Amino acid sequence: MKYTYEYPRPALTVDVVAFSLQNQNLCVLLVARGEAPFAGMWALPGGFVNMDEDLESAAERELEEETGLRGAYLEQLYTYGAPERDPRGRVVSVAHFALVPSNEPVRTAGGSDASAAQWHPLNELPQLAFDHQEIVAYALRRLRYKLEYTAVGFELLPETFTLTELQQTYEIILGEELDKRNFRRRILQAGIIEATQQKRSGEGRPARLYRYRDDAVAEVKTRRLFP
Amino acid sequence: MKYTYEYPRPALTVDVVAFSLQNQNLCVLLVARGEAPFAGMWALPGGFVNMDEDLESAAERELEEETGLRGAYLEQLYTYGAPERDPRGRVVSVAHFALVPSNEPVRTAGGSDASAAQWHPLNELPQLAFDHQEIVAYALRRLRYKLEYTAVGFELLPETFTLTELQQTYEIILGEELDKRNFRRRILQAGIIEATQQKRSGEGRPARLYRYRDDAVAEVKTRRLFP
DNA sequence: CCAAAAGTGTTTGCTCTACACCCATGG
DNA sequence: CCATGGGTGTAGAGCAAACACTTTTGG
Repeated sequence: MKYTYEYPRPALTVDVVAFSLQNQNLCVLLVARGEAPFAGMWALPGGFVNMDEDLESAAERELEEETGLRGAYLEQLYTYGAPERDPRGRVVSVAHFALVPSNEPVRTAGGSDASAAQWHPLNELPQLAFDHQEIVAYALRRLRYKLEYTAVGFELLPETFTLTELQQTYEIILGEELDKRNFRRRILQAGIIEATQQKRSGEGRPARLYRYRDDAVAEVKTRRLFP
Repeated sequence: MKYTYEYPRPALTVDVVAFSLQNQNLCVLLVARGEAPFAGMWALPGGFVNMDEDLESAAERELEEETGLRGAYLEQLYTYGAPERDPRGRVVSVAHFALVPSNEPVRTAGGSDASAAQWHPLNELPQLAFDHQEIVAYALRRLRYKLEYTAVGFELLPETFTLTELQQTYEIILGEELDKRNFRRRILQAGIIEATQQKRSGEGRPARLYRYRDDAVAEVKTRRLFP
């Protein structure tokens, strides 16, 4: 490894794929691009990494600057570095994915950096700038995958929730229906949520509210089937 | 997103955690550092990304330059970007992990870039430069994890191998013994290897040689247990 | 013929799945 | 009292785990 100064450097950015449930739809947060290239198209929130900040902090900061969101669940996804992915020159982007509770308010009037942020249902996404389509597709695969063996689904719900709401969350993301009794039995057996004393009244019988136990182990040990 | 030129840029490197089995030990390939910082310590092979090359190509190239290895299985792992991880300044590194068949010869007399490459058993690793200890630990977790639900283990063996060799590979990496009959039944049922007509003679009864079927689906669909 | 490693089935227990009815509340 | 969603148990099938002896070769 030689000294760093001798080499030209790619620009380094972070992008964030933020998921949330809005009106029973799985949505991604997009911002409208104000400038070329891809002016007027939608893109993932993101921007340059500062010299003194962590990658995850950069992703957090960009998400907040462009959408007002704070404290969302955030995780590094993959780093995209194809030489031609940005027409302005070499830009390498560390993509993250974020999960936002559905009751979280998003500032859809833009902040300093972008014109406007908006939730877009996954099944009617517009064309996206750069390679962002590919990044979203990968983030979705990872979300589905993660949902099957970790407790990450709770990050999309408010602090307390009913079992039916939780089941609907899983159903929407996985795109298939689940059996109510099996769902409840297994999620309770896993010991990652606990009942509160409260109930929520609506139409019909009131439902008990549950809360995520943050002392729970997030990774559910998956049975090995290969060998 | 503004124009790229306005911002100072971190340096961008790739590092490679290359695993191989050597004398029944799971090993990592390390190079001895010639210069400060961390002169004389061991480090992961790696180096700067060129402006016109893919991240994965950069990892491949660095691995070849420093060790002579070509065509190994290679996959992006995680991007490390803590501001203080390199004392020379801000360096962000895209870590990869690689799997090298045990019969592959490594040029342990150094090439252009590094002084010497050597396999080091995982259970007696020396102190490593930078945050490379952490990177190796994460790569190992990922390798074990991947082994349980994908066919990636074959990448550590020569083109043909016996079932006993394959089982030993799994046992070494997972760090536990497996039942011979169950192992064979399952790996054959999975349909990812096929018998050849050859046998290998040694002490005792000759063993049939198998080969990886590259038309096989690499991901074994894991049964969901959550929910 | 002996040592060394290869190869081969069955039984038992557990976990997943499918499935239908009663309960509590609000209007 | 009726409509609405909440909550609960069981039987059958399929999969995983445990386990010991026979076969083939080389010396």
